Amino acid sequence: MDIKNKILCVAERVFDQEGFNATGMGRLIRETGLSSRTVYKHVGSKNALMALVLKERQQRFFKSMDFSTLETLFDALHAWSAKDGMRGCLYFRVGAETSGNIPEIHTAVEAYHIQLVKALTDLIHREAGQPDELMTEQLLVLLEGAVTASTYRGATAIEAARLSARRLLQPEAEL
Amino acid sequence: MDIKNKILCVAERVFDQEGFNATGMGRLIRETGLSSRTVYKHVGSKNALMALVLKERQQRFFKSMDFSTLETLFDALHAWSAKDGMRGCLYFRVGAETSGNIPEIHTAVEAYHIQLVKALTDLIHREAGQPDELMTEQLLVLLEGAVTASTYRGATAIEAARLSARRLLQPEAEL
DNA sequence: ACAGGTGTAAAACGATCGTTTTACACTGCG
DNA sequence: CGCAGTGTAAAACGATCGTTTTACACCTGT
Repeated sequence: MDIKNKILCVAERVFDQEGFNATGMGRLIRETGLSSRTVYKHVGSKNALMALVLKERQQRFFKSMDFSTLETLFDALHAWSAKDGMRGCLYFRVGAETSGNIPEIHTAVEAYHIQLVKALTDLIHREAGQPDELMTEQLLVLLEGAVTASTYRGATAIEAARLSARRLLQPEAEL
Repeated sequence: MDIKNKILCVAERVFDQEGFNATGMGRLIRETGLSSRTVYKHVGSKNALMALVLKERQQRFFKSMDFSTLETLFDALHAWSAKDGMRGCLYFRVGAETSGNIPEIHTAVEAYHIQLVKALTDLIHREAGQPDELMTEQLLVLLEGAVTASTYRGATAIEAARLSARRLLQPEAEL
């Protein structure tokens, strides 16, 4: 079980840093220090490995994010980005690189999106006192924007998103 | 000159639909109907072709976007997304796929970002009556978020971003 | 008519891809 | 002891990658 985890760990790091298609299995084999035979015995194939990485990361991500309130959410996002580096959403990236052609990967990306939308829906429900689809969508846009923009604007983008998100909960002042 | 444009046109479409690394030169050669020799004579190399696509697209993008006001901007973004399809920002994607390792591509991505930030800075200056870095950053986040989120939420994400952007210009109502 | 440029068709280049195979060593368990 | 399982090391698989080359056909202008 430790071997599989080592493969997943190295693969996630290299996939994230270099891109999925740009990363050959040879690189992962070299960097894990394992033989190709062992790697393939444990993860099956590159596509399966990619899907495994996405699934494992999803669990870790949602364990790390604190969806209690808007503030805790942006705190957690800030911390995650600082530790993980800011290279944009891995799920969007793998989706773009594979364009939905690999079923196991497409499924993993979809699962992540579903859980994300659900977490935000619940958060908004809690903070606004009632469900609000528009507000949820706006928060989703702010999160995706913060993650994407932070790749070239830095953590500033996350704080800008946080400020915008605060406004979401304030009632509209009509003229 | 027409040949080069045909190559650029096909390349942009396939790169966008399938991803950069997932697209081989063979596919582009087949789909342009040209010989490999002609293709390489006109564009030099795959990396050079990618950079050319990005540069040409940048001109077309900023010609198509109307940065006059927030509303015209989101109208234009909506129209662009409807016509082009919603697969996320090509500049972010190429940056992630190449991780900044190819100078000509990294330069093209940077140039796009610079022009984008400048356009938004000017727009905010105009609409708010004075420069506002925070507001610019917030609008940038909304745009990036709209483009990214629309890949799996559809045009709804763009309209949600539009509504958030409107609020940016409204003065804060303090308690 | 001939030279130069521009195109095609197709083979070939070495490199690298994902994956499988062969051969061998070590371990723990019956 | 012996056998099954799990690991390494390294070669080999066919496919495909980006790119170059060879050979040939077609214009165009002096």
